[in-house]
Amino acid sequence: MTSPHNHSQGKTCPDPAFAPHDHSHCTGDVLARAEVLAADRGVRLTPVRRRVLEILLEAHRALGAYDVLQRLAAEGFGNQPPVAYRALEFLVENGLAHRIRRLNAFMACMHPGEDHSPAFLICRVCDAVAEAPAAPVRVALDAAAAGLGFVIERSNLEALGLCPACQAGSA
Amino acid sequence: MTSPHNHSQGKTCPDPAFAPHDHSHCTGDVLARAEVLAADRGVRLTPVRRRVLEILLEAHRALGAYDVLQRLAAEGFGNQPPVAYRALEFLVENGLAHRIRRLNAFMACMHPGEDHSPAFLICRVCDAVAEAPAAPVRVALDAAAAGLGFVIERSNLEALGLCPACQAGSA
DNA sequence: TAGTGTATGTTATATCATAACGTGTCAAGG
DNA sequence: CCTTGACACGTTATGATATAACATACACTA
Repeated sequence: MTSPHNHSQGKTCPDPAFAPHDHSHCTGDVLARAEVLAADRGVRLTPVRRRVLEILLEAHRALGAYDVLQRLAAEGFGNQPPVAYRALEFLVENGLAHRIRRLNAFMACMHPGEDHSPAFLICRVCDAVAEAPAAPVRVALDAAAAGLGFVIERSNLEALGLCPACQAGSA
Repeated sequence: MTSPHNHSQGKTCPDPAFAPHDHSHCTGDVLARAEVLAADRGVRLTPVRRRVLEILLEAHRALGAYDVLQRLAAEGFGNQPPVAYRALEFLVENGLAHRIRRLNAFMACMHPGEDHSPAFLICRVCDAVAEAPAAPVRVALDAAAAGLGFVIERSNLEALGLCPACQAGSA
């Protein structure tokens, strides 16, 4: 996970995790885990759904539903919004992707299966999105909710700011 | 129709904060503090902006931009979307209202001026929204971000679940 | 009063999302 | 085998949310 972010050449690409890593490895890894997860849960990772997940993984950043749709259409899948939205909804429901509401966009989950309710760090300059470990955040949030008698089922934790790279650039 | 939401008789209303309180009092109080805040910041709480804030306070729940627009139009203000969006943006920028992205809606801030970056607890049954104190949440989130070298400027913390009243109803 | 900055109003359009219905696929049970 | 039912996918149509761009009005001040 901490090996260089290597896309077959030594070239680096904008990295949503703000930390170099082997992208091709994590992509394949995630796909494999997605297959297993789907089987475990008794749901079907159909061609469209799988392809959407691949698209998100390849993009390695948050994509709008229509961005995804365009790519699907170019490959012979349906070219109407519900095609993309349904696949994306499936992925989100099954923990394989996340919806970033601030961006009206979706991105692949980098840690499927691990019970995590991540926080998202969104760079306002480059739009990169990182999944930050948020277990302590969840604990604090649950406590705050409990104080009001509220029971949390799902949450969206999104923060806007500057990623390390863009902090340097904006000095 | 836009009659003051008068709870001066001790009557309770569906309360987004999940805790009974004197609504007329907090509404007036918030408006007064908004005036002061605007003056302090050197920004203008114009009629439209003030009226939008009142509308949000009276509704006492999250309203969509078009809901707000409808009420504005009915009172002789402009009836085109930018009128509502601009006023709402102003209120959000100046800490007088919050945007609830999960609901594509806005609600008045109940604690303007106090430096708070609240978490929102959204009931999936009745759509009530509570502002939960989130200082510890912020601390945890800042720590998580710091670990990735990310600097948080703003954040949206939204949780979906069941409010106390709806927990009872769904048993 | 003319000039400047800001706010508002208006037109038009962009962007995001879903309802509703028809068709295809496939596996389980008759 | 062949029906049936569940599910996924494709398509049409529309709904809901949001902003760009420009015109007008207002408030201040020099």
